[in-house]
Amino acid sequence: MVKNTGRPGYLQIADDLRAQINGGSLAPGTPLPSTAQLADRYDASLSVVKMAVGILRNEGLVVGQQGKGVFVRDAEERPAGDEPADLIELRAAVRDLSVRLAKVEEQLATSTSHRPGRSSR
Amino acid sequence: MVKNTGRPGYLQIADDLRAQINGGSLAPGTPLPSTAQLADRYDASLSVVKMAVGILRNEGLVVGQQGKGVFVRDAEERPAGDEPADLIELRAAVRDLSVRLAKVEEQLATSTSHRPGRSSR
DNA sequence: CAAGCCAACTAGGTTAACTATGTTGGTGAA
DNA sequence: TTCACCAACATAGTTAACCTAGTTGGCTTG
Repeated sequence: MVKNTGRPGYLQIADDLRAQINGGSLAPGTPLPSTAQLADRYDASLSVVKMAVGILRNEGLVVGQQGKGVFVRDAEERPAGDEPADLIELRAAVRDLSVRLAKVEEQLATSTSHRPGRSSR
Repeated sequence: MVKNTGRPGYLQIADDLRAQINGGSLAPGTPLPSTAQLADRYDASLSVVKMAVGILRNEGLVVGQQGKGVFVRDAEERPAGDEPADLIELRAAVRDLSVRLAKVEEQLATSTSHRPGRSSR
């Protein structure tokens, strides 16, 4: 894979994954193959795969969940195609901060009355 | 630079540069400081600076010319353009969230010095 | 003087290694 | 059975090191 057409590998991989998502080959809610699997499939290093996934993440097409995987977002909740990248970034930041804040707040709330950590398995 | 607010450094740098561009501090046609200079200014590695510039390049705010530099594009020829009131609101929200999160995180760090679970790492 | 070379810059791409952190499943002890 | 621990795997971020390739300016040489 990653033909030698001048177009950098991380863009080729991002293009391919984007096409699979838009083409329905990778349905919303399903996880992408892991970084290592993608690196193996495209015969690329982990770094370029991470860069490719980072692009899709930046575009809002996928969301990464640490420890679990990278999941394709529903078409409705992902940003419109012509939306400024600015907005995408900001929305991502808000989403990220909200999630983290909720986590920390919950931890704070439970740690005062209960034992923290490992709440759900 | 690159405060420890949880937001990754390459996004902080990208945010800062984007603000400078949108704020007119970096006028269209003018080159950004070189990668090395930015790395020095933000006290970050070359890699994170390259990632930050890569984001702006991806957004179309700047264009890189190999061997010369990275130049701010004219406002007309770059995507997006007019900022809806949405954007201002989002920016304020992000700032607010960042401050609140930093506070809570600090409180967590200082109040739980003996947190049980995962002791050995 | 002019041509060519070369050193010193620049952006860009790639790789490997390390750290941090979250998730999951298995194992073994109480 | 239930709980604590742990190993394996996941994303995410960062750093350092190489390599390619374009640009520029100075210096040497014809």
